[in-house]
Amino acid sequence: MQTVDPDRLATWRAFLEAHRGLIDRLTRELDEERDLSLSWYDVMVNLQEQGGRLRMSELAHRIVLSPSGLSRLVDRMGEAGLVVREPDAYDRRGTWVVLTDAGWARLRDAAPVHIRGVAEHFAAHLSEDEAALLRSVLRRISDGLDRPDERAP
Amino acid sequence: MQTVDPDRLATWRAFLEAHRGLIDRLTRELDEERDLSLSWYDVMVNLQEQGGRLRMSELAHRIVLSPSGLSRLVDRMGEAGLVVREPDAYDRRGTWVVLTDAGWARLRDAAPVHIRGVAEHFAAHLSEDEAALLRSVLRRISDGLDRPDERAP
DNA sequence: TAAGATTGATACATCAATCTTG
DNA sequence: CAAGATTGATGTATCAATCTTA
Repeated sequence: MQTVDPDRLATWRAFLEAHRGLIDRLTRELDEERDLSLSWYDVMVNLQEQGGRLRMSELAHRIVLSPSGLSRLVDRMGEAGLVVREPDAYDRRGTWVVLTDAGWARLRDAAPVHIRGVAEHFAAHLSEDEAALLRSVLRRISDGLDRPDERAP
Repeated sequence: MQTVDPDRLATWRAFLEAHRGLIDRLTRELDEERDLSLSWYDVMVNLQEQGGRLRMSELAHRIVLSPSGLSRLVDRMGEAGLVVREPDAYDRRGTWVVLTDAGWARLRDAAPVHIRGVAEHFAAHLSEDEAALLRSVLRRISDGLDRPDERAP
């Protein structure tokens, strides 16, 4: 049977703890200071990066959410006036999610809080070399998950 | 306004992506091979480490779950026969969660799958030096979240 | 038939309110 | 009153089934 040596197990636990702590903190700061959830913020950032519009399926892929999960998320954000749905004129199975003016405004308002949080709670603790190494290790891990010899689906 | 330099932002995104990928994979393998969720596994591991019993409040703290969330989780695991509640004889406000024989058996059955996953998808990608550095960086981040000068609650 | 999206049933999380005991 | 735990209302995720269009 496989094992994990104690140092690497401790590293795994430190990874989980840091992630949990960071997400909790960023979530709380954004909620308290801008009354916005990290999921909503994430949707808006992804839309913004594509000029303000994305297909449902593409957006779901980017934020790593199930199609049904996104459908409901877009419902809620739509009720709040931050996005609207638009049918695709060429492939009528498809639907676009479009950031409204209110959505753009809300994103501009919230971004400084989130960016400050990432700077303060994450980036500030990394030297340039450490950031580079961390990035390389993390990418190796992500790439490994996609490789078929690593017990793929 | 604060900013995050592009390299550190890329590191932050790599961190989120790796975490998401790892959790998804470990969750799926445990579910498919042993029909068990990571939360249930986590509860049982924590109980095991304390000899099979913990107070509700202490367990909630360890797995980082709200008291109400744990109460319901223990309900569901109780229905499945993996744990039972026991009143505390000395402080009658308190309740113990106790791993049943079936719970121990279920944990023994599932552990190899989880350990294999951590070894294969995480630990295998880290040299000893990288593990040490990663651990130190991650702890620095977690510790930072607790320091009062870092925008604490 | 498959792709894109939504809906129904269900699982699981939180906060606020509540109950019991210290 | 405070601490430990549970319950009620609600938010948000998933899978399976379904609907429309390609």
